[in-house]
Amino acid sequence: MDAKRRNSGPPRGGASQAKRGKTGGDWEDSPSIFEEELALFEEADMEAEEREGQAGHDVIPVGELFSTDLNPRWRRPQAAPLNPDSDTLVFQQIDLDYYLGAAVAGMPGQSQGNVPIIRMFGVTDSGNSVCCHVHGFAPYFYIPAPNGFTSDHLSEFKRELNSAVLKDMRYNKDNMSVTVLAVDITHKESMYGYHGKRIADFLRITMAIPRLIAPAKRLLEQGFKFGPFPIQSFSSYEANIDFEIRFMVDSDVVGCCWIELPKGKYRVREERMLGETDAHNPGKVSLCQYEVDVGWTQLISHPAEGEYQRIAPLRVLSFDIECAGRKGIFPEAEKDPVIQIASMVQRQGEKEPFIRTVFTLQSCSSIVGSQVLCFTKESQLLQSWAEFVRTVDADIITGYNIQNFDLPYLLNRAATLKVKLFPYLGRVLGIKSVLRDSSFQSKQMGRRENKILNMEGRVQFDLLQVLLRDYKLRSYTLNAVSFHFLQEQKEDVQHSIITDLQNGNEQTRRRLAVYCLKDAYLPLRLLQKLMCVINYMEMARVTGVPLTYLLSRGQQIKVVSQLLRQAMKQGLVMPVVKPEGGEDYTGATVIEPEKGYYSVPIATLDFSSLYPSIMMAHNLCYTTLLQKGSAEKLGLTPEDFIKTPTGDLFVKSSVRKGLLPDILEDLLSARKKAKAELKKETDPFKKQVLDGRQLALKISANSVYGFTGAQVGKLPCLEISQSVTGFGRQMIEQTKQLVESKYTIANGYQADAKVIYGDTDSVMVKLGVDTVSRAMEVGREAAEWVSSHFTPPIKLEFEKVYYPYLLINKKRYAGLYFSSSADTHDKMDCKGIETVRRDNCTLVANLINTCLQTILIDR
DNA sequence: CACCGTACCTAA
DNA sequence: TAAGTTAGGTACGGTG
Ligand SMILES: Nc1ccn([C@H]2C[C@H](O)[C@@H](COP(=O)(O)OP(=O)(O)OP(=O)(O)O)O2)c(=O)n1
Repeated sequence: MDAKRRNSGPPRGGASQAKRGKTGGDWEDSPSIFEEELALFEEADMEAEEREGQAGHDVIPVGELFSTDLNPRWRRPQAAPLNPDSDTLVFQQIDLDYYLGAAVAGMPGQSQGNVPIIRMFGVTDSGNSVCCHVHGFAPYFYIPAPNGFTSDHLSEFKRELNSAVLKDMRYNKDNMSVTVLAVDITHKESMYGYHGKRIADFLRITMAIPRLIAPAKRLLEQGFKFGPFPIQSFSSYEANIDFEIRFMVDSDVVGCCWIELPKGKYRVREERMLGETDAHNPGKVSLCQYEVDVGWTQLISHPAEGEYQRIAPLRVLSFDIECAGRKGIFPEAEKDPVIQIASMVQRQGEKEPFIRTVFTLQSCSSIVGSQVLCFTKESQLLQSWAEFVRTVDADIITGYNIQNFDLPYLLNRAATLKVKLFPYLGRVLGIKSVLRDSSFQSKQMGRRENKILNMEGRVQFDLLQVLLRDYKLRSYTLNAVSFHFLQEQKEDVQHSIITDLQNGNEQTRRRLAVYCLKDAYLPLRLLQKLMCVINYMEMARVTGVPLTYLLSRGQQIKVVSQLLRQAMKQGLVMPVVKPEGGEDYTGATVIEPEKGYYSVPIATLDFSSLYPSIMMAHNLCYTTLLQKGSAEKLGLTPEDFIKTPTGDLFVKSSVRKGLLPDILEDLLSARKKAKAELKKETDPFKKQVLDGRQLALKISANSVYGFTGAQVGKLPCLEISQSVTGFGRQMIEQTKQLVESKYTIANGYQADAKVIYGDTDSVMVKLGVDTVSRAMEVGREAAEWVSSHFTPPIKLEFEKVYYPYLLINKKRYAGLYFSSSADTHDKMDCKGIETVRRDNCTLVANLINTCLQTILIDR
């Protein structure tokens, strides 16, 4: 199944080809290493079998007789009876969405018409699946109350707005009569700008459904008249927040956190027969083992600390399909059959998959360590696999390029063959999985087109998407990636012979099945090795967004989620601003390099987390910004605020502490923890992964700064971003001066120190010392001394010594990197040079690399 | 040949 | 909230 790889490839510029095995001709079956590995699973299974039932390592000619009981391991563990009066239900939530439905009797909120209901999916400690309907939470937004507005005006305002919204609806297909549920007077303050903590009246407008927020906002903006007030235009606040995020912020739920439903506070849904249904007293609508209803204020969300950092035994399903394409033509779902689907299921945290199975079209010889299910009709294969997915009830679905190839292919193929029961892959009964196109564009990641397939309650965790987001690689083929991370290759089968193998005999199809199994196994291995689930969950918890957002959205949503949480604590609300482009602002300084080859140690000093620490040290935030004239108006004395290098004014933390500094503290402390773990870790590969986690948290912290400078973003504030870079420019210049003025012959040092290069937050200093260890000593001392000139938490750190050092140009240099020891270099560090760029062929990279080695190591 | 604008990718 | 930021190198094509 090479089809998908060709489809995906690197976004552009991928130079090297994936390595193919030697020859593709030998169809002889000498057992591969992977087969032996599979066989080992079989042995390990023997013991488990008494507990979990037969693993079922056999060939079953299924024919017409498919049943989800074919393998007792498929089902989740039996769920203990749940008594809501005496049992507390605790689960880890992994996905969250909302739907419109009839209110459930006894639950809070509107009872008439369709109401929004939040749906949380999760897993308990014992591995049972949960679907939790959360009731009574309605969407809302704010506007500033007009002058002279009192509670006497509320009902009139509400009535007028309601009728305006109704009139605005082109077709009111739900026949709604109440669109505005409530209007309340609240005491809030805009987070944009400091205005002397003047709490003002804001109207909180609660709408019946999320979709109505946008029209209500628009109508109020366009000019709205009610009661005795003149027609006026209202600016709105928090009217552009995803409903899921709104709920999570208000109920203090973060992504992947543990949820507790106290006894007596929730209801359990039972299976209902069709016809027994009662709209206000519904039965189960999901495949989850526990399905419950709860009021939104009743659920307890546990912060991810201590025991609540754990991860539930999630079921991770990895799969891969093979299709019989025609020679040289990319498989088309309308024409080319699906001939095999391999699936592996593993519990998060365990080392091996406990389900290993392959569905084949036509007979297939047995494979030790896995179950082979043979079908004679393709439509049956497809339908059975869908049933398999529903039975296994996976929480996380992975594979390689499943999002843009396997899943769409299966869905289209099933549609072609009219397999009616196939496209129900989610956890909610009766919701059909359909394909959608979407495109995602950002400067960070370029333009990315994707297909989207809805699967309520299951998280699609396509490993290719993860790698594209998190790793810059030369090639993203599964083979290249496996080799890179696992030093392992795919089973050697050329895609051109797949059809021939299928048309051969049960031995050749067996060979194909082994290949297919491996392609399902590799993503699972990679997921584990790269600790994707752990890292993504941590990110979801730290930034507060659902797991799925991390693969489908950008950095902004993370900042918004954190901003709203901090703002809510202080009674601040976030304005809606219309995006408008403008001039770019000035960024960082790159010190003009003194190009050349240095055969003396060069010390590198580097501000740690420069921009975040600037924002913390100077209390830069939306809430501390003094807009033009504010300082005078509020009667602030010069001691109350600072003037940044760009001339912008911000109040000091003694007047009010900003939200952004608080957010940054959280992010940096998470990063610090990750760095501490990194330090403790000895396994080099795990070190790399932890470094990746640490880096992701760094980018999240830097994105807080980036967010304020995002002019097409949701709350740009160039005063903040340009002040940050302004401080940065000042600091690198000052650092250079300080170092060069102190370390001089006149001051008793061996030589005059010279800053030969520096970029944004670092200076490379030629100290005039001969040894690495001496450079480290002086470097450390200099860093400490320079730090004392700045406000904490700003800190200059001694980071490394380069010896020797080759400085080619701005942003292009190489050197031997000394940090952990003065005697041996840790690595050869190359920045910006062809060796690290992916728009060169490997020959160039290798050539330059050899040159650099000759120069720097062999001298 | 100088100069400018664009594509691509990287450093920070 | 569709989409973090700017600086800057190299290659290359077009223009005058
Ligand atoms: N993706 C990035 C990387 C950096 N920067 C900005 C903000 C950083 O504070 C500054 C310096 O970048 P570094 O790569 O040196 O990283 P930090 O200083 O943030 O972290 P550390 O040096 O502790 O690793 O550049 C940024 O805006 N976005």
